[in-house]
Amino acid sequence: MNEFIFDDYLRSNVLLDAEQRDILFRHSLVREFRRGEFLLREGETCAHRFFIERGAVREYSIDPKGREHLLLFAVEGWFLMNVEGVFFGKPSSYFIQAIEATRIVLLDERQVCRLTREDKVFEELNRNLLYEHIRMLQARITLLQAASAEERYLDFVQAFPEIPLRVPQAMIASYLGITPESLSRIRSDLARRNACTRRSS
Amino acid sequence: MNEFIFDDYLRSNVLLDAEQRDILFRHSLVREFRRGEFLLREGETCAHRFFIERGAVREYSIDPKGREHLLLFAVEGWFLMNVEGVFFGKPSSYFIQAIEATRIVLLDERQVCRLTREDKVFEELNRNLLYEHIRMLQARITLLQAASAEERYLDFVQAFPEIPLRVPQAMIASYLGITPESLSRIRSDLARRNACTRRSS
DNA sequence: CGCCGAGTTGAACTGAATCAAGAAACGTGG
DNA sequence: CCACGTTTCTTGATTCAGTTCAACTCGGCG
Repeated sequence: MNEFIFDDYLRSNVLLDAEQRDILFRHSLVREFRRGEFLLREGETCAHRFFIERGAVREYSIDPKGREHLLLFAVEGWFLMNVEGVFFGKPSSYFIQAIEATRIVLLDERQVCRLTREDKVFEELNRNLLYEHIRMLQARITLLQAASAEERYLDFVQAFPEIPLRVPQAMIASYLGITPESLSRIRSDLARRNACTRRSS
Repeated sequence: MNEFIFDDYLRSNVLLDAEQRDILFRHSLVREFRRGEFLLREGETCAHRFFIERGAVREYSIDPKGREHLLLFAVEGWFLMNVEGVFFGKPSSYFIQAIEATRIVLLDERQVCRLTREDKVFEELNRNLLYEHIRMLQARITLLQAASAEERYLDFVQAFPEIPLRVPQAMIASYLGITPESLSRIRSDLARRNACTRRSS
């Protein structure tokens, strides 16, 4: 298992002892997804957590008019799950799809639950995942309520600088709630302005 | 306690027995808030749940530029809490303020926790509160991403028909992420169109 | 080589913001 | 209970950010 960055993650973030890591590994599963493949579809109930070893995924919904609305991105080294399924055992209203060829470590929620009950540290980590999700949602609402498209884009690249470099712009536009054309213009504006300030400084 | 609608609520929704209701009542506190008073301020950690007996409140944040962003409304008969404080024991990033003269039943979170641990039904109710909060947040993001101001307003009045009748329009505008002037125009447009369709039908 | 999807650019259009003025509603004190 | 000032809401004129639609460019890939 040592070739996995999941192992690194656990060693550096979660402070489990060797035995606990071992339990987790024995109950985890590695799966490969090709570009465009679905980790989860709307309506399915998913009691698995995903740890991304390699690649990138998105979670998005489709409204009655067939338009896609992007809820979040995740890349290697991140945990990801459908909160509805994992925390509440309810069917997902979202799709989770691989944006690139992606390797996922799947953790069975029952095992995670057991660890959570037994270990205070793990309980804390679990709680924090949900907390951070809620914080992210609330911050996003505030941003969408009042910030301009450019401000939202700047906020996004600051929070996740690596993501704009690898996922299609159209998806970022969807995340930001603007059209791909607008995002293209915002980016070229910023590039032009950056060029100016660099020259003058 | 029978004069309280909180009692009605518990009888009809939660299926607690008389003894459980009694425990809950003994550990609850009734407080009155005047218009504009704060139930909770940013930075405070609040481990209480609020049940609104009478009146209306809002939960909102203030950004670095001093602008208010409305997260939610609640009126009598509703539960309300700061999720950050109640579920995670973290300080609030929001203010909760009475919009009208308001009577609140305060439930100590420790008592709620005890009930939650002891009673499967209560655990379920608790879980659902958090679930519905997350659903609301996610639905709101989708709406803000792609729906026009008018669509957002229509969605809002459909979901909460009683609220627009009693809270200031400026607050609804803030909730929807538009200016008060725009909301005024949207409403008069809709009224005009409704008048037409009614006449012609 | 030619196709295809992704990104860019332009021009016209539109929804919503802004700024400013006026009307209506509201609470408070006389 | 009315008169007052204050806040809230409406309406209009203008401006601006972002959409739409269409044409074009570019890089990858069969």
